[in-house]
Amino acid sequence: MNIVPGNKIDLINETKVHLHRVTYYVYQDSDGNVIWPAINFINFIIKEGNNDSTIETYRQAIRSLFNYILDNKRDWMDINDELLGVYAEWQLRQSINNPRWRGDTNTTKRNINHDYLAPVYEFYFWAQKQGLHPSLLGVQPEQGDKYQITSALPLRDKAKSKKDGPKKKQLYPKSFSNCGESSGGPSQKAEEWELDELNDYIRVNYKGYTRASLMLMLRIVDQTGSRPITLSGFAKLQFRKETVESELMNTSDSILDITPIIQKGDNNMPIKFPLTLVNGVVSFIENDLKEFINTIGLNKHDGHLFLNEKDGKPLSAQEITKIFSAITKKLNWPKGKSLYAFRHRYANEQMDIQASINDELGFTKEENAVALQVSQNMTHKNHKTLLKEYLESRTRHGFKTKVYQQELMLQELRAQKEYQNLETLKALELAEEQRKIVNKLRQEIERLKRVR
DNA sequence: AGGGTAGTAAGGGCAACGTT
DNA sequence: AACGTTGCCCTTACTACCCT
Repeated sequence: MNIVPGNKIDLINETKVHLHRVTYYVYQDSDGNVIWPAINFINFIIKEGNNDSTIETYRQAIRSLFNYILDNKRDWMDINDELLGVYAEWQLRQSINNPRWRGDTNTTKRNINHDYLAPVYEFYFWAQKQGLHPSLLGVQPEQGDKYQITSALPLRDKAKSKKDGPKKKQLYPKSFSNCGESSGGPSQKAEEWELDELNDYIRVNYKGYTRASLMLMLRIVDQTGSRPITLSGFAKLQFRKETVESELMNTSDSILDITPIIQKGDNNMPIKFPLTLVNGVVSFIENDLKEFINTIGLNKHDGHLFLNEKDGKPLSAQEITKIFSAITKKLNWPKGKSLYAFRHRYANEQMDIQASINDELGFTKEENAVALQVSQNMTHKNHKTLLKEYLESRTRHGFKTKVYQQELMLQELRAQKEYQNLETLKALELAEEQRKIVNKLRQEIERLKRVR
């Protein structure tokens, strides 16, 4: 078998078919023979109501497995413990030969465990349950027929509780082991000057609604630590003047809780908006968004805050990250450093601020305690309700501290700076347009003079 | 040619599970 | 109880391919 580096083995065809409003994936070999087990298994995974991402992972694994099987001129029922090990090594070579491979074999091994081997075990377990083969997968018996693939998967379903069930190593014995520690490494964090650089770029290169929305998105991420998916979930109604005012009257602090329509996973936690930022959003809605909706037509607007500049449809999380990735690429920022870097920046800043607040109030400065408080602001899930209540009351005290007030003032100053810059540029652009018109008129007058 | 979309590998977060 | 591992999901960066 020869694998040319960078060349993908493509012996299996996957076709997406829509039938009676249901999506099926049809698998065929290069001669056009239909591979029914693959089709039925993926169909089963879809019907189980798995997440789209999970379905994608399983499809990837099935394509890989049958590519291996067809490449070695085997039948799918041939696979046993030994061949499964060979397959794992084969997939490792495939991944390493891929031009996009980043050079970390241990990481690749872990990913193969997660994204290929586990789904393949599940595939053979499913085949066993379907009765496609009598002794395909199971725990090896003391006597009698041996199973081809050793796995405790059949015991998993029988176990009364997950605790009584088989251990992971018994479920997927052929997984790579000793893959090393997960590659920690500090995450990419943006600095203050990088925030300025990005803002400047947007200010100069974009106009109108797009410019205003991009700058607001950046400001929201920087000041609330929102994820892109959170940005895509903000709606105009959440920032209605009356709602904002009554909310602020009731709570008497300078923070407004906004719960986006969409969040990561089944999160249902509010984002904490500082008052200055809320004002920014309200003015964005009243000036830029209103104007933009007028140009695209009100009937097309479904209430979202951030819209596609072309068709007025709500921006998805992926579109948002794509827009910012394109900009940071032009600014020559390193790989992996884009909009998300401002979420990391927020996390780091909050840790410092919270630690100072705790210090001033005489609370513990221990990293764990501070991290817990911050994780609340970052909408990380956390089931320790008692602790949560306790922390919230502490955070309320925190609003009165010097450090917190200073931070608020800083935010306001930053916001004012942004606003001034934008106004200046708008005035310059207007002047430039006026100058062009005057020039044109002057030329026209000259022309008329010559004609006479 | 360039914009849009789907696919792919890497990598990070969360929560449950496991081990010490 | 503290720390390590695993499964699932999500994000990022890139490629391939389609359409216009």
